[in-house]
Amino acid sequence: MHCASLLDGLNDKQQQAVTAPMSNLLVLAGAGSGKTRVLTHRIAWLLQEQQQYPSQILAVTFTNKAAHEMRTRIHDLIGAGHHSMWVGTFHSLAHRLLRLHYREINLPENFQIIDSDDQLRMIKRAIQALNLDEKRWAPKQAQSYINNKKDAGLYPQHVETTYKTDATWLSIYSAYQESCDRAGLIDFADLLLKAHRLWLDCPHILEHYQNRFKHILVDEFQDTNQIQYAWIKLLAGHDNHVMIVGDDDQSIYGWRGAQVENLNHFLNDFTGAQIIRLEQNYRSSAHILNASNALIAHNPERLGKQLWTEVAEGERITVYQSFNELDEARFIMQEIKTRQAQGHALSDFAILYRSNAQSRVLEEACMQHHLAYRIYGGMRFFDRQEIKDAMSYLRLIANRSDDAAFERIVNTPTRGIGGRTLDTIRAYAREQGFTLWQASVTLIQNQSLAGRAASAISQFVDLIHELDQESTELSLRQTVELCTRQSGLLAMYQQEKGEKAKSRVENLAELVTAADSFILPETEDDEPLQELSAFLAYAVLESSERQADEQQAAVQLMTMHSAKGLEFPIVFIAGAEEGLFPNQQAVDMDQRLDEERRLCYVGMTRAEQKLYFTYATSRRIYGRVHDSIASRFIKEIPEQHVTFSQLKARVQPLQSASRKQHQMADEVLEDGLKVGQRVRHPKFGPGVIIGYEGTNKDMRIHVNFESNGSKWLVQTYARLQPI
DNA sequence: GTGACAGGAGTTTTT
DNA sequence: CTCCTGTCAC
Repeated sequence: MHCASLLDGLNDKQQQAVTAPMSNLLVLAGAGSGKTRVLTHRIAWLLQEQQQYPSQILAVTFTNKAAHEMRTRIHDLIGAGHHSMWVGTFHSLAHRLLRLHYREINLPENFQIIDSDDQLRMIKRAIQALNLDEKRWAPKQAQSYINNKKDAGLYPQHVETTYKTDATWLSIYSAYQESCDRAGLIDFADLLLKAHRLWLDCPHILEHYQNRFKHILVDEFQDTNQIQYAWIKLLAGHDNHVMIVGDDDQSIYGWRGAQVENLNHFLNDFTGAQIIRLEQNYRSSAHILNASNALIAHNPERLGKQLWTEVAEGERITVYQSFNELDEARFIMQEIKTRQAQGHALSDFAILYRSNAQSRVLEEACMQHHLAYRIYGGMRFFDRQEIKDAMSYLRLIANRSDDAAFERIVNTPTRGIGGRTLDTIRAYAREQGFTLWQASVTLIQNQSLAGRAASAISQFVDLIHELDQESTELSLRQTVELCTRQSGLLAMYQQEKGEKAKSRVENLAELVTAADSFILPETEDDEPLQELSAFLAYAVLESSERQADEQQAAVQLMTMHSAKGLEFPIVFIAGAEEGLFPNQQAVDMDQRLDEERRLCYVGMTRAEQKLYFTYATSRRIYGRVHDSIASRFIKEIPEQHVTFSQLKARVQPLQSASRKQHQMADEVLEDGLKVGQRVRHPKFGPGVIIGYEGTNKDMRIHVNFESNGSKWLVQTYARLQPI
């Protein structure tokens, strides 16, 4: 074939996917099977071999990281000259559409996007405005009600209610939506919904894009929700070509609206849709891969896929039963140190867990053992309080109607605007259908406020005016500096004492740097964004410098959800216990158990060379001690791939003979002593055995004493009595 | 307007 | 158990 260079290094199935006829295609891509490669090569193939134009291509991802990576790799393949191609996340593409067509959908030109935090605040206000009890009508619950409806494509007027309670939720939804509309604010779900509405309501616009985007490519299709599916389907029309890439076995976001069924829907709804399976795995050793295959085979209703590898068998999976979460952490540290001594870099290790609460003990263990670590999934930069404060000043400059921003900073730093004054403003705004800004200005003009309140509000209004006027002459960086200084925000945090305040001041300085290095993205759009608006959108939509990428010289700690898409030489899956993983609430809702298993599959398939499962028979959660047994997922892995162990020193001797490996858990040390056993020491009093090392005469026992802390004792001299 | 204190929530997360 | 929010008294 003359396009050899493009197909070089691709396996048969990958080549088949890349060069498939221009039609609808589902690429069922297993973990580590090179799906991004296939996607980018397909695009290159369309451009180079099929003479398609970049402008005819739309590529959609879920995360900015994935979108960015795709752009980079396309660039590497075909060089520059593809900026007319649309590559982005569902949300950023929707945003782009709304920027271009705000008139048709009755949006103000300066509309802004709000994040879930702002959304929740707005919902709270709406509930208060309706005089509803916040305990009965919890804002969080309202938020998921609203987002569920939006994900299903429904605005308040489209929702049909059958029950009284539904009617109240709906009224909250309506009130919230009105306040958003009035303020020119759009939440995440609404970006998609409005982009969808735009096409439904304006057929000529839809037609334009249908004519343009002959080739639509969607990554991680198992994560699409209803509205995203509908959006793609509309755009595809009758004769555009849609290539979707996904893996039903890695669908782990059902709880936030993702519908795995969309993979099946695709096969039914898109004419002539074929499936190509990418089943060769380039990541994991055979033990890990076969174990993963066996685990996921327990799920019913799969599209079906059997990964295989040419990589050697490798080490078995180690399952470690620990006495408690401290012992678990200790074991992991010990293993890391041993393997580190054998030449592994710290960044080779990842510790994965089900819930963030587990990270603490592991973090403390890392500190104790002087191992550098990095925890993923903390607060993002643009989510920080001080940053959101500063950004709110920018938001009000860009859009006076932004009630969320107004609420946030009208009295931050404090300028004598108390709850009473604000209530007056809110009530007046509600009465008149005004935004808070309009209400404030009108109330001042009418002189309807008490003297002190009036002057405080005027001061605020003037401040925003000043900032707006002065900033017209300034760069983005200077505008940010001006806002933080002139508003008194910087001074406020400088005055505060403590580490927290110090880092807040640093973060504000960091924000200035972020503004300085912000580059207005180049597009072919005829209505380019203003720099400030673009920066605001960037902050809320694209600031996810959070996903693990730059491999620091540190152990990586993260949830299994955040580990999706990543790979590590050595992986620990901690807390593999019934109730924790699979999570109890997931077990209770039957359909969710499959998703837990997929999550386990995702976790396992992150590992290249070595995989560990650890579980604790006793774990302290929220101050309560829970006893638990090994996760069913461990039992679903065939024994030939597993080595069971309690403590490293005992692994070898116990593997021998015909002994059933599962019985390791209650292995007796000597004299009726075993891990977990309560014992009494003549000097240290009562305690519990949490571990041991060595054998026979050399055996040392680790005991956690109730009043004397934990100690290592030589078995021969310890004179421990079981109690 | 601040600080102290009680009360409640506490899978998973991106945009 | 811990963190965050909301309320109350000064």
